[in-house]
Amino acid sequence: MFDDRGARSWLDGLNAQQREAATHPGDTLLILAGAGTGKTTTLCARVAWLLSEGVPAERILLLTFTRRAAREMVDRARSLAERVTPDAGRVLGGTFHSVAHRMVRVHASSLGLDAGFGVLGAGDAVDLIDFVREERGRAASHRRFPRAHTMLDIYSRVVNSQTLLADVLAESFPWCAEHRESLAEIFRDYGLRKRELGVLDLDDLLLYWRALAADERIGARMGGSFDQVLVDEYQDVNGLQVDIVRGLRAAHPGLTVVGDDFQAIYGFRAASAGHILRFPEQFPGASTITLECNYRSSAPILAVANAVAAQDQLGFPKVLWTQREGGCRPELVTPRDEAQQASEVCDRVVAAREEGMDLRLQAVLFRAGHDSDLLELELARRAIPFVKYGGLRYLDAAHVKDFIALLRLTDNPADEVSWFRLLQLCDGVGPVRARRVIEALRPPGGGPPEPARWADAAQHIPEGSLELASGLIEAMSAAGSGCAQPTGVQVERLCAAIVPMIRLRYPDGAVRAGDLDQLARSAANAEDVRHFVSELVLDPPASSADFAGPPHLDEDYLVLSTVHSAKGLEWDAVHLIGAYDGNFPSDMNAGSEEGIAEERRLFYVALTRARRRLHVYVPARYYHRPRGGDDAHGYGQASRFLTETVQRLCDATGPADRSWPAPGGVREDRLIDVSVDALFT
DNA sequence: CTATTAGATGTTTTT
DNA sequence: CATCTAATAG
Repeated sequence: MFDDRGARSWLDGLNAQQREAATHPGDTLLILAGAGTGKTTTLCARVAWLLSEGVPAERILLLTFTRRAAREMVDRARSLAERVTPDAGRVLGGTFHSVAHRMVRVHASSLGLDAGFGVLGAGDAVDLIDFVREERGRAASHRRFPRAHTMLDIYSRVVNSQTLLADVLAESFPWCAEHRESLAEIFRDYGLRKRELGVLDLDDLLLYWRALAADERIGARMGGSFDQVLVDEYQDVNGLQVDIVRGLRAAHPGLTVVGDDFQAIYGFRAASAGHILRFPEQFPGASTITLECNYRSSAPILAVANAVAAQDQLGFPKVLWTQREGGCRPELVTPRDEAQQASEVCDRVVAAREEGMDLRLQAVLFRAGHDSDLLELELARRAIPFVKYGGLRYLDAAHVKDFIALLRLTDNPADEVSWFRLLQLCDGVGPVRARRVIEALRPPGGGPPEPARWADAAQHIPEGSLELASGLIEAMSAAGSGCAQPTGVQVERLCAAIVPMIRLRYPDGAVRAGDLDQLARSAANAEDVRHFVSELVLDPPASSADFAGPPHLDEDYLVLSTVHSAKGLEWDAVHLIGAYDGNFPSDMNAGSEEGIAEERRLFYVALTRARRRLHVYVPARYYHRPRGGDDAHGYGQASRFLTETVQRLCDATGPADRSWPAPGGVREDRLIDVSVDALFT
């Protein structure tokens, strides 16, 4: 069928272990792949091998956990597989959530769902749950009542871990335990509301897919439609996802999972490394292959990573090694405070670039999104371009939510939550008037709002904003079901209708309007409006830069990222900032042994992203309120993961003692008064 | 009723 | 910084 050269070329460059894993003939395979050991390469090679063994492309399913990983893996697998078969594009793959979406759509009727159910993104779910709470009356708004975001976190935790609310509260949210009753009611209402609206949230997607997989008839058929299922990042699956995999494989062999228990960092989403550790028991007959040869990092960097990993006794024993010689030892920098930390990072980044290391080959990593606040200011000041991942999420921006509310309404006019949000865009309309309008939109006997009644309802809208509001409704009705226009045109029209309101509402309205234009343009090849929203929610742009137009996409930029978002990626130089105890490990997780262990794994993930240079920063003094007027600060201890053993493997750099300190590097605790007001009395 | 302001407050990580 | 509250002005 193919000549021998082409046929096995995907095995080129694999080492013995990788090759064994790629071509393992057994049905059930666990590949334990340490950081940087060529995990993705191996998995892709296995796909190619399976195809060459005659498995049809459309009978292979690739599952991952994050979008970034999914994209990379599916792309690589397909391009590699193209050497084997022209059908490679038919290999099915994506995140658990996106595949769940497809599966649930196919079987919607068996689940009592409308085939065109909508999908609620994280932000939408927060809005809905908040809406439900408001509806229950403000009585629940005692002080200390959890915020909408927190409520959703709790809910999600309950669903994903399949644990009783009371236990989840006691274990993970003790400060909310007193509100168990109210929360339970709100959560029940929330579920009811979702049914009424015909929407599923992200957790539901998994829940429904699991139900399908567990069903005797449907599950068997679904499992039977795949000869091979491959799961990446298996250390990050939770109980629901394990159930799905088991359901799919109940009657059909053909399962490969890849992962590294040392890199399990999604405990907060009810994931547990226990699943990968117990894989051999759960799937009897499974073979295990371990990859330990690291191709990414220099030996001194690996030594530090191994030393951190050795602090944890649990897990599969694994020590990374490399054949590469030389390389510099990691650097441990102890700046005076966070301001100096920022300038130290900039200094090193710039110096490395002058030595020829592009900015894109360097990254700054941190525990939490706001850890980079000061650094971002400093980078901007020095005109060093950067892109931040894991920071502000696109779908959280108010104007994007507004637009999505409009899109949802064109598809489903009964969606009260969207009405509520959209109406308040009008000048002079707050929560009260918005509710009145919604009531006026209902048919006499009660029921969901109907846009056809707008003429009546409009009297509740103040004169000044009536015109724009009516334009919006018009555009909405025109685009509604049965509209012959292509989706792209519909969405652009809706966008044009909402843009003037956005401009009026927000001080930086022009920027936001531009944002929406970009967004609307990306609807050009969407199937329909509903589809467009679902896709957007399941696969939103990672950073606003993805949309803000690639003005600097070709240019060189530094990457700023949370450690979570950095998983699976690598850079020549890595700067890990804020490595002081309380921040990393985070105080919030420092309470339990397992919490600390997870933070340690996260720390390990951060270290193992580096190829050639690794810099770890421990500011001696940090401010509790980064920009607060007060001087609340603490004196930081180095992260407990930087044990003496670890520190001995690093080169230490104290606070720089330059004759000319960096601008802003010197800061007194009091402000020097330069006011001239006294002159004008 | 809504808009505006001032002041307090917030426990991270992602699909 | 962003979001929420309370108090006040329009």
